[in-house]
Amino acid sequence: MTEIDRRTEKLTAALRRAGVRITRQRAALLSVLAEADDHPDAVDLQRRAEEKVPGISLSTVYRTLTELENQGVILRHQFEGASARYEHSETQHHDHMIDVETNEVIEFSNEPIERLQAEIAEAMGYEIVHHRLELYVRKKKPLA
Amino acid sequence: MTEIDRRTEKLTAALRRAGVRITRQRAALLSVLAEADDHPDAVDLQRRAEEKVPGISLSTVYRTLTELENQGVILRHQFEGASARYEHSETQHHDHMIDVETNEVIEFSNEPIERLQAEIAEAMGYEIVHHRLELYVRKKKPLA
DNA sequence: AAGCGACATGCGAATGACTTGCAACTGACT
DNA sequence: AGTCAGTTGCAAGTCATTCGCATGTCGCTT
Repeated sequence: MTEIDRRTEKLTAALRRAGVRITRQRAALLSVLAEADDHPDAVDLQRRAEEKVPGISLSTVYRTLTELENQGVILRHQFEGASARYEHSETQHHDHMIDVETNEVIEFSNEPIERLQAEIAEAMGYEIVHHRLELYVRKKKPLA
Repeated sequence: MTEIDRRTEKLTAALRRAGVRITRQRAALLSVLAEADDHPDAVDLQRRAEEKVPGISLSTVYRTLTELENQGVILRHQFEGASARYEHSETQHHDHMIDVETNEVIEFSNEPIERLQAEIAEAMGYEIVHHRLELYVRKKKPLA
């Protein structure tokens, strides 16, 4: 509970920093984002926000998400063949595994891979701005 | 030259295998794909194909690309904030670095990373269907 | 507490990248 | 050469997301 409040605070602060007003609809969206521990898309977020406060348009959801992303407090992921999904950036950096059968998103992180990526870029005279590593997977059938 | 012809053959064979006809427009598109050593998008491909044979619609380009992708002879990449780009799958498996300033695509491959990915999936009870690793990079400024 | 100006909202229209319906063609097998 | 299912181009349709604009409202001022 208090953890979620803290996240909501952080998101709110980010919007204030961006110099925008905290309206009824934005407040609702922020708390929805703070509570989410999955990877909802814009429509999911709208639906959840409307449960708190009726009347939030998709336009507003998108506009606010864009602002939050610019402020770096949420992350937007564009997985294959699906609309963008969002998550607050409170978590540590991680990559994603997507179960191609259920669409479930599983997070993971691996330090050696991160290091190798940096080395590869470095060796070619580049620095990484950001990267994207997605494993599209399927649950292994248990051996009969 | 002969290398490109061989690739064209392979693409043509894939279409035949799919049970479709090799029309004038498809033949043009196939040779364009075989020649390309970059990562053109659908519009680039249409433009290049029209230089060989006038009159190829974008619909046909898309339809044929879809078929080729289904047959596994070309790869489709959806990089951030851009339309899909294609390449023939004659090359060895590789991942991509995208220069965020020039949009240039640089290929690379790294065996240790591949191995680590497989291990991660394995450890969580999954098998990888396919994966995507993209490094969005910027050229390092030479030290003054 | 009413006034105000700037920023926000919601709606519908616009966008961009594809995809699809359909009537007019055309490969390729007979 | 004949046939006809597979193709093509064009226009219209999708889908996710963005934008224009008239109306609404936040939050500071008097």
